[in-house]
Amino acid sequence: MEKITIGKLAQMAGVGVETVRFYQRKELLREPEAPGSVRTYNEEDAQRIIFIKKAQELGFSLAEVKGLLELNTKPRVTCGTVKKKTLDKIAEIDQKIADLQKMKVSLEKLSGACDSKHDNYKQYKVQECFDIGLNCDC
Amino acid sequence: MEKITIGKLAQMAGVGVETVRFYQRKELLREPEAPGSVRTYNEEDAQRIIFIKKAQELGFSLAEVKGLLELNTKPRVTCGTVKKKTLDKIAEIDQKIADLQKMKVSLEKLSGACDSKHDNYKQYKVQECFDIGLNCDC
DNA sequence: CTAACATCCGTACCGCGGTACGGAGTCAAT
DNA sequence: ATTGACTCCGTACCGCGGTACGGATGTTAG
Repeated sequence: MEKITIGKLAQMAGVGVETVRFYQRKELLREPEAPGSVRTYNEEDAQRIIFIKKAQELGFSLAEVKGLLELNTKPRVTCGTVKKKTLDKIAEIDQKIADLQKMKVSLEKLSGACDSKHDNYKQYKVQECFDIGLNCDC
Repeated sequence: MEKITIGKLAQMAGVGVETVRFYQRKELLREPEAPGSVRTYNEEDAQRIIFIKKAQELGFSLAEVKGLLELNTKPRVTCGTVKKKTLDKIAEIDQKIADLQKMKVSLEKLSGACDSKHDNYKQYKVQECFDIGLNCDC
């Protein structure tokens, strides 16, 4: 079990050393205490960074990621509050999944249009998947 | 059928006028020609902006959104090429959906832990949903 | 012990995605 | 024909999420 320094940690998580330090400044990641010395990390720190990167790719800002990570770790917050916030986040995620599925259906239509012999795929509008009644106020 | 000016367009799409102009500079949105006068837009333009905003929320950069919108609209690109790129994008979307589902499962576990009488929900790590064999190289 | 290399820490800078501003032109209503 | 609201266009600036730099200190291999 070798010591995990910041360089090793960054490598494990697939980010740069400067990014690790940046996340610490933003309080997204703990700073292991090691006064006047080199700090050592653990696998959970790496896992946390990986979570941050994944969540970012899914459209969450760092502030939102922080909220996700702190859902149940802030002191003096009741179980009920945690549960409510968690259910809200789940609803957000469901919305993202639904939107991604709409995009997917749209792209599948385009893919299908490519198969047809009519060469009409140039007319297809990928964007139309979010066609939400624009007529309502114009 | 009233004329849609840039202000009306922005309102329809839920963005600011400056954002519309910014998207035009980035060639994400056409600039309707109207030499020495005020330009008029249509509902497809609004739809396009809405697509851009949605795709952004789903973790796509403006460059990626541009790629999505241009999948089948560039001249001199064969049907086969379009199809291949489209299938690649569908795979990307599937990956995002899978990751979101992992996050969702993790949050559902946290929600469940809140229900138990043991008050052990404080120990739960939301981040563990992406626990991908870190042991492999350390 | 010392050379080589990593960490620590502060500060400066960068690209992305807008946002603000200001002066000139356009347009519709009075 | 003037007023007021909107558009056009260029340029400057902003917050976010890093990235780069550089000098001091710590660590380790020979």
